[in-house]
Amino acid sequence: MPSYNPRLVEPRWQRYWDDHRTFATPDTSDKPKFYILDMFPYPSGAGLHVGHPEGYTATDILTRYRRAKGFHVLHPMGWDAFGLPAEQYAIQTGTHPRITTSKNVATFKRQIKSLGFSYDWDREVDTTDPAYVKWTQWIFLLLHDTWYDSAAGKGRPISELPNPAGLTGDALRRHEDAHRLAYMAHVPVWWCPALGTVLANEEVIDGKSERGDHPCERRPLRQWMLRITAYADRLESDLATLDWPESIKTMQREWIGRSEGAEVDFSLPGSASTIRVFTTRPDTLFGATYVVLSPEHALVDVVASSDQKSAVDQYRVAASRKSDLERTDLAKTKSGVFTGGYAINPVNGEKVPIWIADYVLASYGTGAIMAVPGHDERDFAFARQFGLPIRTVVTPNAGWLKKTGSTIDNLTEAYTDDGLAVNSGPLDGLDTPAAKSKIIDWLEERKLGQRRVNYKLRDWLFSRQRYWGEPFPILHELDAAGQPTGLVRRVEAGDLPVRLPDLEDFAPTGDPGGPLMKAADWLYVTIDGRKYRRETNTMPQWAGSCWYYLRYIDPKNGSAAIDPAKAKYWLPVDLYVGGAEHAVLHLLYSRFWHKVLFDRGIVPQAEPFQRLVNQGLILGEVEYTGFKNAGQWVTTNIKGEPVGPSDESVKLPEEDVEKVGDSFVLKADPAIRVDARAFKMSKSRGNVINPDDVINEYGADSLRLYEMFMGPLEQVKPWSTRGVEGVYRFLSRVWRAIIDDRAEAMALNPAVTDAAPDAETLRLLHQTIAKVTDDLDGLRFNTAIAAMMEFTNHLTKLTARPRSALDTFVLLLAPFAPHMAEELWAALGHTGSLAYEPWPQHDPALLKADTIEIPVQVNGKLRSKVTVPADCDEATMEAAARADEKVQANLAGKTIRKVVVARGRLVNFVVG
RNA sequence: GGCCUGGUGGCGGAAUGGCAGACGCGCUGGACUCAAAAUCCAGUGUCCUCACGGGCGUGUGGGUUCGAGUCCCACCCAGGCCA
Repeated sequence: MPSYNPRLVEPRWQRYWDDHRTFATPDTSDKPKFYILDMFPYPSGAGLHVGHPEGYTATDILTRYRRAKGFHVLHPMGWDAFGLPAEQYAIQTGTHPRITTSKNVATFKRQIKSLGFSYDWDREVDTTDPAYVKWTQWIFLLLHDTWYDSAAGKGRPISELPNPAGLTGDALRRHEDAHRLAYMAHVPVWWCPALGTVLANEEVIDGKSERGDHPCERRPLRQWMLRITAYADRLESDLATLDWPESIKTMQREWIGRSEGAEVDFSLPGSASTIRVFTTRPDTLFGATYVVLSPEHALVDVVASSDQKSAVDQYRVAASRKSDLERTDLAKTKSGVFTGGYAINPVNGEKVPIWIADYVLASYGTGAIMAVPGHDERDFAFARQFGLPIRTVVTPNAGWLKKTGSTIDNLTEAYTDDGLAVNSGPLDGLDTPAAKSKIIDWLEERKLGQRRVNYKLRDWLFSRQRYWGEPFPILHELDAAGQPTGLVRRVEAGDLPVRLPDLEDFAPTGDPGGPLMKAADWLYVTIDGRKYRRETNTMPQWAGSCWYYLRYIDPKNGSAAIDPAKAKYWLPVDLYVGGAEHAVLHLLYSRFWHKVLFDRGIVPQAEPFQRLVNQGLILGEVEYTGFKNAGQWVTTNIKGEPVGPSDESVKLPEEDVEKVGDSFVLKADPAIRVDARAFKMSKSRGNVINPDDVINEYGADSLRLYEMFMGPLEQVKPWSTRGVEGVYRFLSRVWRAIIDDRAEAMALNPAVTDAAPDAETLRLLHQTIAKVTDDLDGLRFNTAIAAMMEFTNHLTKLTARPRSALDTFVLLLAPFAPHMAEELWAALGHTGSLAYEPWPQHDPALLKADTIEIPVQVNGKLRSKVTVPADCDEATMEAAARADEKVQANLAGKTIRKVVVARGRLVNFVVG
């Protein structure tokens, strides 16, 4: 075989690895374990995207590297195969989602295999496989069987739930149901008529569905909820133990939204009820000039006076139509209505008006706030708009007063920073933390309030009204009339999985029960003479992905989700690589389930993913765009937007533009500035790169190498087909350095010799080993590849290429370009795969050169370079520098004030 | 508005506070070829200079330091997240 031909080499080795089960991972080993996990893909109909192989290549390289370093590595792959697109396709075509899904999985698997990743395919999981669904349902039942013991700070079996009132029968069952981590609730949720389903808050953006962009509305419906809020504090505090990017930790912290403050009770004159508010600034209580209830607050009807009733009711209807985002968006003007009622401020007995306003959300805190317009921006805006009093109770600093043109008695905007308390009775003169602490103690003594930690995190809306998801293993009890009693029965573990019924018609019913309502034969069950109706909601796509990393450890276990002994051996995941788009939801949900499993003794540690790395997005090729109006070119501004009207955008070939200053212009008319940028790949833009095409043309090794060479893994970077050609040329050079590309049959290049390498080659080889090893440990794939390129450039210059150096080099290259490496390894006379050959080690003694060239500066400017022995002392370096002609010329006639010598690095003369 | 990332040649990017631009792409010139492709060799930040050499250069403006792409302060721009 003469020249480099990946189309021959790659399938051959892929077959070899399959046939020899090279990457099968036994359950145990004497070696230290290492678990490297990819975020498994949703197998869409569009097939693999070049973004997928980015993370997958990085983890494959590390997997192969760790194996060579003597680790027992778990590296599996699977399919997150439930989800809306397959179901939408079913609605349109009648093709069962199972068929669509298995077809898509087959495509994804073929594509992933064609990249030569060293997954243990015996451990493949598919979230839609009944054998997997069984255990997803089992975990749901475990959540359902768990209550959170706040005192102990952990989840416990429902059988251990205290029953102080001695409840029995249905009353006890209702008591238990109210405490389970999985519970039902009537909650206002996003209902999307077009999709026929309820969506989670995070799946709705600006009132439209994230998938499909359909308008959504708020509706109260019965839903399954998961009590993730019980774990809020642990989900937050355990972040500190994780080796994750700070930015991701920050996002999770913000999502959890922990805030410390106090609950304070405002009494209602002439009523036994009190309004409980949550505030993070109890120190400003003396500045509370009104109280605001969310429109949904239960006490609105109690406090509203008869003459305000109709205005209040009207306002409530209007607010119910708005999303939380619309309600709280700062850019808009505030709205609200006076209820006619008053409340008593507990610290000073003052009577303050009660308003309702939609900027207060029922779901946050207590659904009621005390308004301190002097020190809260939203309250300030509201007070200004409705002419409510503004009182200063925290002294702003002088700088702020000057900047805003305020005085202490007349604020022009809210002062939200800390400061000394004023107009606050006993708090006067205290700084903010001290004032907070003192007033909370005061409130607690009088039972008017208490310290309270509040979270922004809400319980997790866990049900969907769709077909293609896991059925809930839950039966609703029916009474004699066939009506639900509100009590449920759990499907016995032995009867799992509850399988999806086969449906002909997948169309949404518009009924909040979902499409499963149509499965008449499936719907009703009779047990012990009692009739039940199955739960017709299904679980969201997150369910299967919450625990897949556990199933890989024990994928075939028919009697447990995971064998605890195996969990103990493999957990936690040592490295988890995936896109930052899962920074919050998937990772938070997964951590939550894991903690419940931990509390219930299923897994041995509290956190699943020890180290997390996010790969950056790959954008399309850079595009140059010019704009025309009525046939005439229009220039763009610095942001790349056309200045003035334009009716046409024109995609320009690269050769028509050039760079002038900071921007690109038309070569033909440099006065016309054009837009130059790379866009996110999308079907509509037509800039999607298909990995199959790249593999066909350049081979999988080139695709792998290019994606790693583009730049740092975490960074966003634009695709460049020319860049792929570049790494393909590099691989071809490696090939020709070792293989005789003119021979008819496979033969080594005549330059390959059994002689020992010369000193320089040996030094470069060991430098390369050291650099590649260090870069792999630091996930710096791009610079590791650059180092191998440098070594190759040296190799090709040699007329005698020592076989021993080639052997070592091929092992270094193997994790990156495994197919070529195997082929070269065989050509160099080895038998079998190199997958488990030990990783090369560098000899530090060989790294050093005899002499080094060091820069000589005068006043910090480079003036010359001198060559000195590598290990010489400072005095020798200085002497060598002084002896240099150019240095002497630069020093002539000047006084040397100081000489800085950094040993082995540089000499700097400071002259005056 | 807040937080996080980033800003270095024509492009992707490299640089423990110590020779800015490794490596790759592109481009220019040369070799090979009837020719082209492929390949190989040389050059390639910018300005001044025939040259030797020198000036200027890491988004902007300050600062620390013998020395700053790197550290500190302020600002501008882009992307992401939150509001």
